[in-house]
Amino acid sequence: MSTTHVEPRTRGGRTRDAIRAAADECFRQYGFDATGAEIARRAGVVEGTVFLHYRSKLGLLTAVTNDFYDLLQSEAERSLARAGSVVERFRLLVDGWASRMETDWDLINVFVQQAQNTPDSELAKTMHARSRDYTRLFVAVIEELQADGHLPADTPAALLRDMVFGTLEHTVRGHISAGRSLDVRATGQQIIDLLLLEREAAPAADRLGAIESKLDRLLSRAGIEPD
Amino acid sequence: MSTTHVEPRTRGGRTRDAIRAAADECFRQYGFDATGAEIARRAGVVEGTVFLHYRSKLGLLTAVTNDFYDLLQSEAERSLARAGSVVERFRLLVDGWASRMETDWDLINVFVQQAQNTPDSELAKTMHARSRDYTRLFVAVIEELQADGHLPADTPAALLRDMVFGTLEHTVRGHISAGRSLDVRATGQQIIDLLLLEREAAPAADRLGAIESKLDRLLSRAGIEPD
Amino acid sequence: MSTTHVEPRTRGGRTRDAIRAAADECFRQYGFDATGAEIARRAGVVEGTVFLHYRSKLGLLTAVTNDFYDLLQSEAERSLARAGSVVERFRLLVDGWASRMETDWDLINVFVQQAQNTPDSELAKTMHARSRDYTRLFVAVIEELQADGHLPADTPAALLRDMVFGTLEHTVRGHISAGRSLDVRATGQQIIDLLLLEREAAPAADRLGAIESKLDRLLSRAGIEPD
Amino acid sequence: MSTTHVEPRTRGGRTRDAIRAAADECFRQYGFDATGAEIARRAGVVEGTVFLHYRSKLGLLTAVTNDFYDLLQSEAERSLARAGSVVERFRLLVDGWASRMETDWDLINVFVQQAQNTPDSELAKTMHARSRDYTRLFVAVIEELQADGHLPADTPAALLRDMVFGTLEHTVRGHISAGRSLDVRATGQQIIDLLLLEREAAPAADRLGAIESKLDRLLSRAGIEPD
DNA sequence: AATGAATGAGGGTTCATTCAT
DNA sequence: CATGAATGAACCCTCATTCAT
Repeated sequence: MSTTHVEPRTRGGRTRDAIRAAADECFRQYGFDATGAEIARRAGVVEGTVFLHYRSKLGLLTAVTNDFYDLLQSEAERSLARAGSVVERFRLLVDGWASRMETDWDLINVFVQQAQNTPDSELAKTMHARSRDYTRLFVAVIEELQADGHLPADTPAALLRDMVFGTLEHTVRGHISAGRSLDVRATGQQIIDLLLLEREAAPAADRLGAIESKLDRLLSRAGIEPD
Repeated sequence: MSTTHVEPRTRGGRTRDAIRAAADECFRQYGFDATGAEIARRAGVVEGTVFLHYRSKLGLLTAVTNDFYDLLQSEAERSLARAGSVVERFRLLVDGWASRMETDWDLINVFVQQAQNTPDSELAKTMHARSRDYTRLFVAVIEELQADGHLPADTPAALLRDMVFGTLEHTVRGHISAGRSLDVRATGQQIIDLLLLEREAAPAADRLGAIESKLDRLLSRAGIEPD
Repeated sequence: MSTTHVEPRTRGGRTRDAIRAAADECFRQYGFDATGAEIARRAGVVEGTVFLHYRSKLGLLTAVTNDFYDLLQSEAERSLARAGSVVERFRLLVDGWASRMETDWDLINVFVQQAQNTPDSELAKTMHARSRDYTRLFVAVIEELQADGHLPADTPAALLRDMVFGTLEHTVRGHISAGRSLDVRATGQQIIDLLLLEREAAPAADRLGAIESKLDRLLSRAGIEPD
Repeated sequence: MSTTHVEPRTRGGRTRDAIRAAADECFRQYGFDATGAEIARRAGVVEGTVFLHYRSKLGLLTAVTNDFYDLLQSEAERSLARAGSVVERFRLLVDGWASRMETDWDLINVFVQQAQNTPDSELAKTMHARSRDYTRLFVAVIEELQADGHLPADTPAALLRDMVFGTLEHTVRGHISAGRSLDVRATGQQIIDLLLLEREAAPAADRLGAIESKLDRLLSRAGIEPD
């Protein structure tokens, strides 16, 4: 559970926490529908109490979604703060998201779906804003990478960002619907490998290495110091 | 509207067509929660008649989904049949899907979501099977492209396929949720451009540079003017 | 299957037979409800055809019920025609009914229940009339038995009849609802044994015999010729 | 109305009572097909409220059935507690059931029928269990009567019990379907009279007749006018 | 005589939300 | 702040029956 927005002092605060925690659990397990009384039950309150604290079921999901993004954002910022090359920061960022997908895929699906179904809702607005804040971190790093020649500069950064998120999502969905399991984090790194311009060098490396060593021997034979 | 399975002769066939067409419309507009009454109204029949021809609402969606895939598949196969280079065939394939996304995004979302929510349903099975058949066309072309050196051979073809589909989906979703419009087909081609190896030429510069300098020294030792 | 009213000549007659036969089967298996299209299917016709020949589902059940009583009545009359003492005829009659219960319990329940639920229906009238005709055979024999001293003359014959039918029914229902099997015919004979006065006479007989012999002695002592 | 399980304190308890009372009424009038709307109307609540308190219509009938058996059982036990001979207790027991048949025949039919139609339902189990508890009281008394020589000891007590219940049921059903009224309680006592061995004294009319005539002769010989 | 199709009137049930206490 | 109860609008679906051909 990724609840972050803890408000411990007041009685109401504690109840709200419990409700959000319960809702988080239920949404993951049963989706947005077919949840009803179960949330209240797990929170140890009565159904009416839920609506005392959250205007509607959708409002409750919005709160849960905010909790999720709180955690996600703080994790990402912490990753970026850690010293490291641009490439390393990119890798950490993607790995953070891949980890969240592994843990929170079910929840993510719930609010993404629900936001799609109610495009004018508070939820949709919230999700859009939080998502933008989050992906901005990616875009910034991507732009750095483009400047450094690690990523193609002539492609919109937004597209590169979409490649990361989109490919991960699609791959996960495919594996789940086929009933297969998947190492999401590894896939994330694979995608990066594929995108980074360096990678294309790699395959030729052995060949070039072999050639170079032969030349070295040729040079030394000729009495010339290699390098 | 993408209804394909037209059965015009019999009265029942015509009614079924009308119902499927109406359902297609409604599902796009209201999602799966589209009321049975509305579907019937648009089809010009009574609500009971809908269930006379389709066992359940989910069954009706399954039929509509099949219609969609019928059209999609036939379009794709026609594209492939048209003579052209592998790369051209790849571009046509992706363009076909991008076009469908432009037209049928709402419908696609409905059956994808519903299949996720009922993983053991006939719909989920149908969708899975049809989807596999369709994406197989992509995988086959991708493998050709890998063999020809247009796409990296050391990356699983499935991952490359996921990059195409996933990136497109994510891009579209992002634009829609932001209320912006998007040229999906152009995006599709952009993705291809990004993936094709031709553009990657530059990279192994360092290594080749080293080799070149060694050769230069070798040449100069041989009394030959380098360059 | 106990269909009796066979009308073989015409095409319609044959269809009607098939429908009645199918209905008989279905009513036994599924009860009056939850039958719908199955009857038509088994009769090899279309649902509409059923209503071409029988005004309503209830009318169809009425026809099936009449078939049942046709057979029942003719069997009973044949039993009575067979020479034999009153007691033997009574036993045969009861045994006939017990046999029918063994074979047709499910069907009997259907039309009895349905007649109860629609007391003014054609079915209820039919069932009442046919049942009266049938049980009259029993009443007649019972009255004979009463006249002959085999059954108590001061009890209404109708009550004795009800004891036979009611006890059998209740016993069968009890065994079925408890999931136990039962030899209905044996139970029928047991009931008769219980009712027939002969069995009760025995105990008192000795006592009376003793008294009479004492009086005889008294009379003879008094010089009076006994009898 | 035979509702017994009154729970008056809480608001919910009162509502549940009202619903059960309304259901009881409706089931009697219209059978199990009584519409949920009507039940709610009579209970003074909205249709949804019914399902808030009882999971399903069948569950509601089960509750009503339990009410019925509660009353029935307590009445019977109270009867047995009243001092009296075995025969008197037997008569009271049968009279109690006969009274219930007079009052609750319609209701009894509803749950018996419904239990037959859904043999695996909670209702069927409930009814079976409660019925067994109730009839056990009869069997116990019957066995006492057998031990005391009031009932034939060589007949299974269960069969004697079935004779009481079955005959009553069949007699009532017959009278109702014929549109005639019936004094059920009197019939109950008549059945007892028929079964009790004492009554069997009468029949030996011939024998007693013979004795009487002999006594007459004896008397006349003694110079006394017979009668 | 028979078919295939359509009808239409409910029927039971769910569930987010509100209200009185 | 919390409860327990009640709401009411809808929704999916069934099935005996009728109609046009």
